[in-house]
Amino acid sequence: MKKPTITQISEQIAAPLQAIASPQRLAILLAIGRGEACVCHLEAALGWRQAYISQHLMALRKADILADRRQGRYVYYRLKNASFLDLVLAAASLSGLSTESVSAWINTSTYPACECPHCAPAVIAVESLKPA
Amino acid sequence: MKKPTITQISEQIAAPLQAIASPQRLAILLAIGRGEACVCHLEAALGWRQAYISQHLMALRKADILADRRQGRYVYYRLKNASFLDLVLAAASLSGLSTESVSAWINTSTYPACECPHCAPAVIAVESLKPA
DNA sequence: ATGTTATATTCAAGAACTAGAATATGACAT
DNA sequence: ATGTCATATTCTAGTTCTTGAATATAACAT
Repeated sequence: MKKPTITQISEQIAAPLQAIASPQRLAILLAIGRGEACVCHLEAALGWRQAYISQHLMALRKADILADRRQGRYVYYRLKNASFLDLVLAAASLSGLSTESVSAWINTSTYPACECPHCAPAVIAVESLKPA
Repeated sequence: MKKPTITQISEQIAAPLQAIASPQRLAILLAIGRGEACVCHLEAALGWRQAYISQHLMALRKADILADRRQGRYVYYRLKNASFLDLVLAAASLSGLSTESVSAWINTSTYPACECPHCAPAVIAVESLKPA
């Protein structure tokens, strides 16, 4: 392939950065973390309206940063490439934030740790163990 | 200090990313690289007008990404923190670019390798060695 | 089929960003 | 002091981004 121009190079680098460089979408990436999250989890975690979250998820999907997986009524989002989270952490460090203060907000679980009634299988399981 | 909210965290992470996430400013960062560059060097390297470059430099300075040093009429810009370049390289890799294709555009010299007559001390020195 | 829940899309007003033009400043030479 | 060169700042029209509101779709239960 031909050697790309600096314009082509910088436009290509800018594409994912522009998708990520918004407080809202960074918060979403952190809330998804290295696991998965449904929209209702993000609603609970971030306190925003569903439509608003959906719009930002769409932007991240278009930028090829998120992948989605439908399971029944729920759609689970995850990072297509875990390195995106490393990029966020590097940016955090460059903006003077300690790793701990950021890590505290990263969803690390493989399965959704969602407060909403349908996304918390663990909680439901415990509930269902109660004597009738 | 108190544990910051996810909103505070993500706003702080977004600040440098927003400054970087523009093709123009990425091109400038690559053209500065790990060395220094005067505005006239950037004019030559990027082929843009001076005022336009200056505006983007101002944005990068406000975001605390660039430092400037005046020497005579010239102002030399450099990255305040070399890790910003690593961040750019990480983003490049995530956008599917090979390290080489990006590295080809990075100015690595410690001193400006500027095509314009005043910023090329090496070239001037050789010229001045010519017999009169 | 109808209703309900989870999520997606469209629309529009306002805010913010872009990029060109004109002008200003700062340093040096005469 | 004047001129010139390097760089910075201001202004502005055009464009893009944001975000709330309304509406649409998809899956499941009845």
